[in-house]
Amino acid sequence: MHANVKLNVIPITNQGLKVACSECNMRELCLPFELTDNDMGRLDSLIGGGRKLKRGQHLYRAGDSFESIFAVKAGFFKTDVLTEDGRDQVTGFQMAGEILGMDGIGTEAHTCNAVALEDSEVCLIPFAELELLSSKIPSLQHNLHKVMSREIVRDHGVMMLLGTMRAEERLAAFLLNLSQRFTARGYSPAEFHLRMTREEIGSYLGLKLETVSRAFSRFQDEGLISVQQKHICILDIARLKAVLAPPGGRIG
Amino acid sequence: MHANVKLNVIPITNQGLKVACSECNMRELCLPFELTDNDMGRLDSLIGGGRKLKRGQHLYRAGDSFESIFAVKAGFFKTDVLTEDGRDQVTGFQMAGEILGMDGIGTEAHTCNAVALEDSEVCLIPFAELELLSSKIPSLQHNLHKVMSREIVRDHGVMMLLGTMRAEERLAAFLLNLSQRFTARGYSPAEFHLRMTREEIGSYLGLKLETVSRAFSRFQDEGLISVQQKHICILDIARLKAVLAPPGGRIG
DNA sequence: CGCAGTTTTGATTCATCTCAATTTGTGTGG
DNA sequence: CCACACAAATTGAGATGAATCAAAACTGCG
Repeated sequence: MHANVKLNVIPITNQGLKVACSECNMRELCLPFELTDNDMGRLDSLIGGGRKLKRGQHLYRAGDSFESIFAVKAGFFKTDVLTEDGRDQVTGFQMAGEILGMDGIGTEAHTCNAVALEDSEVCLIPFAELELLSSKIPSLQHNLHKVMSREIVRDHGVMMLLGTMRAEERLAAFLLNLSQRFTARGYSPAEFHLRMTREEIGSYLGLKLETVSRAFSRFQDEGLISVQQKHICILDIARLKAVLAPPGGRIG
Repeated sequence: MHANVKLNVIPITNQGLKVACSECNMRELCLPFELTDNDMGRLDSLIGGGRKLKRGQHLYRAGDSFESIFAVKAGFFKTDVLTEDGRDQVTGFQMAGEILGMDGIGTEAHTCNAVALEDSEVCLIPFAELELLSSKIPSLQHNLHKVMSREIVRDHGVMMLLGTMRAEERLAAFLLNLSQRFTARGYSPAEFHLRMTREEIGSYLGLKLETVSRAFSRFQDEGLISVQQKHICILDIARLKAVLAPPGGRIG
């Protein structure tokens, strides 16, 4: 079970490629953040291999029994909540290094759906085993708490967005957030591909898809960005930020 | 420091009343849920006494360094996030048995403000010590994770509310949520006092205070509730629920 | 008892939704 | 490789729900 600790080779499992945390270029953004090599090896040993998903495939669905959390190794996901009466709210978009599935801990069952928006790969982290190991590795325990806490803080940011911002402010905040996360992963801050539809953006931002489309067009007309379907270029990041915090304050 | 473990008397600290978890009638809703008497005693021994707050007093402010989480022993709180440009979003209302402060774990500093909406009392739970103890008590560790996970799920519910619901639906959801939480604490499901202003409700629900007031009036006119300033009576809970999930679906 | 803060209510404006038509893009199979 | 069908995105016109502005009524605190 511990044979692959510190190995530099990448063993193949029946689920897919197994990549050790120590070999993963997302480790600084993920659960193993600042772990010693030895502790990282212990974490590796419980990670149950990877799992590959095709675009459109569900990683889990609301109601599925909760066993594991997932770290996105590559690709792009959305999570959404459905209600009986047909409401659908996208609660987040997740990219490499981000953790999925923590909504399931409290009830032993997932409460939302997670869907791959492009061909993707995740690490499967059995939660009971993670709790056991984190009780032995204080820094791992603390990292887990930090990840969960940051998710709470992120959610507060979304509430702020949904509760107080107008359509163009929401979209600007959304684009700036994506830009910042792509930057943290070594991609261009200014140029990227959206993996989600206008409707999914709209659901996340509490807007209709037409409103999202119009806001994109307005930004383009004003020279803030260029939009070509899903391809986005941020042309004037300063003015895009100013959409959020207009000079002189929001009232003045 | 550990002298009061398992004592049945209630020692006084300089901060306020110290009540053991085992003596607290909120224990079944709080961190000690399903802990053995012995483990509950160990949890007691790290809880740094209580703290009393007058109405309007801050429990913590955004930017305060993070040391502890807090369990509401009595009273009522709101949490809110402020942005530089003057936006203010109430992110939640907390009552007895609920945990405050978990937003601070990820950054070592609180990211929101917590304010007492009436004279209140909290238990102070030093987080570093809680992590240490929870690494020794698996059920405590799991309870902590459950509490954080439920907070994430609650936040998703608020996103759903803000992203997909109309004003009256939001207010109905809000009242039903309060009703359910009061019920869980042994209070009347139908009759209660709001501790927050219309403006705070509005901020939480992403509405202006006038809109909240109008929705209250409409509900009253239709015989769903009776409103007398902050005093609420739910007269027809079934029809109030129907505001959220109209018979025949939202579209039909 | 009076004043400040809170709440209610009304009239009007405005942002976003809705409905509808068109264009563009994508993937599939001949 | 092209054509077709389907999905996604854009754009316009009009409807609507909530915001805004404004004034009055109520409450409770000092």
